[in-house]
Amino acid sequence: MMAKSARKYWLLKSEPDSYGIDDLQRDDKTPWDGVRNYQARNSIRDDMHVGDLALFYHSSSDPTGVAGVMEVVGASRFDPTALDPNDHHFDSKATAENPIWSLVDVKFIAKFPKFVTLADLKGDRRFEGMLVLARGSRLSVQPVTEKHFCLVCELGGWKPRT
DNA sequence: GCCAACGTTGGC
DNA sequence: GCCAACGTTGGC
Repeated sequence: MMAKSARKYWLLKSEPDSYGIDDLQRDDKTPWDGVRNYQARNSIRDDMHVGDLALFYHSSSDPTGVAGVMEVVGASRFDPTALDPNDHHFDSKATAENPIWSLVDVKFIAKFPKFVTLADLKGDRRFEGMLVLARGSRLSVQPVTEKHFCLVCELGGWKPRT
């Protein structure tokens, strides 16, 4: 009998000008495509599993911060946008045999009643050590501890079902 | 393997 | 729009 793997927690960045929490709420489910960084790709491909929860982080917006929560609902698979020459995320090095990049499908869970800004996180010592606060951190797919995940939800005025 | 040049990210 | 930080590329 395989031990059931523990749920993991993540933070996924997107620019709301291109795709934000409202878009996900409208679509209910979306492929999280376009990730073109190897470290982020490895997290998606190797460490994300159905049932994991992720904070939806709005980057390059005013203000930046966490807008809500989504759930991983599909196993990781190759990102087809890498093979599409008309797609903004086309990668000429990707082939059908080796598409290089991966994605997971995510589902809308909640939009926070209160948007949690980056400043909120910076101003709260309980978030010390969180990757998104590290200087120069650009990683668009980050692991988050359960403690930090729950605290962000709390600040957002939303309670995950247990 | 080093490292300069270049491109991108993302907060401000 | 600026620019610091970071990742990738390519010459050597």
